[in-house]
Amino acid sequence: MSLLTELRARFAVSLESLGEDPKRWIDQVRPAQSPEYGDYQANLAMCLAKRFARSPRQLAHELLARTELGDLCDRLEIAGPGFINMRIRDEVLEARLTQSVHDPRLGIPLRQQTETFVVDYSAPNVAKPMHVGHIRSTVIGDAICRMLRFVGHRVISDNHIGDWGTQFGMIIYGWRHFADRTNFEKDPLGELGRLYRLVNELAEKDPAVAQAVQTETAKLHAGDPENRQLWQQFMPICLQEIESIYRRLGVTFDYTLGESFYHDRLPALVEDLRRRGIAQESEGAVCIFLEGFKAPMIIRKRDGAFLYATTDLATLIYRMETWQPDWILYVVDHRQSLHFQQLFAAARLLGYDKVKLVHVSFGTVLGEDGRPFRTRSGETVPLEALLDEAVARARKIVDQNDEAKPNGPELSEEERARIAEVVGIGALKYADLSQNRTSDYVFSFDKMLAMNGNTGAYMQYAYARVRSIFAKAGLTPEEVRARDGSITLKTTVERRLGLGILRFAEAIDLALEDFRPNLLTNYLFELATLYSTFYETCPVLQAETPELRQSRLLLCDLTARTIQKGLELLGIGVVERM
RNA sequence: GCGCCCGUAGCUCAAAGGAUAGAGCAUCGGAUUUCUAAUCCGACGGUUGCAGGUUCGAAUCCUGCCGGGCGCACCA
Repeated sequence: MSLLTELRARFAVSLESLGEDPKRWIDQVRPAQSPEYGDYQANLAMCLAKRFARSPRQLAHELLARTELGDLCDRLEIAGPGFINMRIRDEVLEARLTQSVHDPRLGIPLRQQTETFVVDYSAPNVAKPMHVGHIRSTVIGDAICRMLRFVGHRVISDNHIGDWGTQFGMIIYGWRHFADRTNFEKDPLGELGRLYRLVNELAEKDPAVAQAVQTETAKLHAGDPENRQLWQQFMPICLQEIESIYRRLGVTFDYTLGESFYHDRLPALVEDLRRRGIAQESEGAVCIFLEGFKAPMIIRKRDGAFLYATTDLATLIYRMETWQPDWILYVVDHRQSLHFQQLFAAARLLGYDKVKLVHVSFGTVLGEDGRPFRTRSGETVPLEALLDEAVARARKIVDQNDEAKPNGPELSEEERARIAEVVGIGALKYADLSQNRTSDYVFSFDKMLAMNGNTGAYMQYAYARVRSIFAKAGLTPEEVRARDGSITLKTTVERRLGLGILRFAEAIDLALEDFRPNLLTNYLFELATLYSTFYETCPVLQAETPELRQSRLLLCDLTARTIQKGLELLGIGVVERM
């Protein structure tokens, strides 16, 4: 149990004995606002004073008298209006840290109640190049899945790709009129991308082309053999493209059930909803009228075609029937919030009232000009090029750094390339994850790829420094862990680092509470900063005594493992040297 | 017109109704014979858009206003 959970459990007992519901108040026990107040604080007295007709300070005294804390804390103070400030005993910190040394989970408990989560993220439209706009959903969704799994939940990640839309009409039209077969033989993906961009541009200028594209799309949907055959031919190429990007990003999915997977189910779904009286015909379209919404949710157009909403409804039903999830998370752009409100309302109308449906929304990716990246202008930076640029910039820094080493360069070409890949991709992901997801994201190469400050590289560097100490000592972490010896928190700096390590669990809990990976990055940055300070002020290999040297080695090892695991939960790797 | 989101240091952003609103970048000053200087230490920088309200306590909740973004019947 984490320190915070433990403290809360203690206060919960006293709250209950006072006849209060602990659940309602217990989050008032929390980490201290500032180290000068102690390690943790309880703000309960101020909240409850009125209910007990006491002064907050008086109630704080009563709470303290009722709460068993002596074994955990050695300093308990009532401060200001009635804050209870708590300082954890050094022995407790030391014992827990020493215990974590041999725990692969670093003291992070598995959830007692595990639930099933379906997580819907990434969802690119295939057949057009992935661009920077796809990165947020992919990276945030992946991080959420990793965190949920780590604490023990059952997670089903499902990439609901757009593989049945107008973009195929464009490619089919392009194939018929402008295909370069020779180029297609050599570079199928490049040729399809070229056709997409070409037709997209033409369709914007020429309504006749736009109409023709619609016709091709409709033919595909209606089962036209030739268009179906082309679709069959193009799909593997499209999938290959997104696969290669996912591989590079280290992102995986349990399922990739795109729009085409649900296509056959849509007519029956609409009929069923009509029979049940959930959907009605209006102005030729089939609609679900939802209370509290001005516009209905249209599930079949006047011309008989189905829509995004129809597919999403079919998808939701399939997921409910197949996996019986407790949660479905949709990691999607905030611009679609109205759509999801309607979808969720419709789901409740269908009787799915227990499942928790959450639109994990995020801000738009903006260009330097403050305008959203366009998906149809053809002017956007392809994601692949973006990754290359990130890695190339990282490579420059790796080269620079290695060549400046006092005893000359240490890294081989292969190592440099591998480090640049991990650092470059990590920087890109970190820049995204470290922002509150609800904010708009102003994309900037310089900002994303900066290697200073609150960046992925800063944490990777802290990790590499730990590993360097071990390399210098000629020791593996396993050897150090296997030795006798425990962790002693001799100085304030060590104590802060130790406490920081033990707070990992809190950070994960917090990040999962509202599906906000940036709360985990905040924690990791703090931890890496604590380590840097430790690194400056506490000699490890030259420590005064062998016991202290061992203790500090263990502390270094725990820090490195915490950073490594934390970054891993964000989908970011580490390197031994950089 | 209606709805949702946002407005915090020069810039990019944090902050769980709690104490003196924090980081990074930038700027300025300092630290390297000692485990990686991709580092550390320090300084400067704020009427949290404005005005009310609720509360022991508001960047956070409520109301109004100002400014910005997004979305609102047959795109996804």
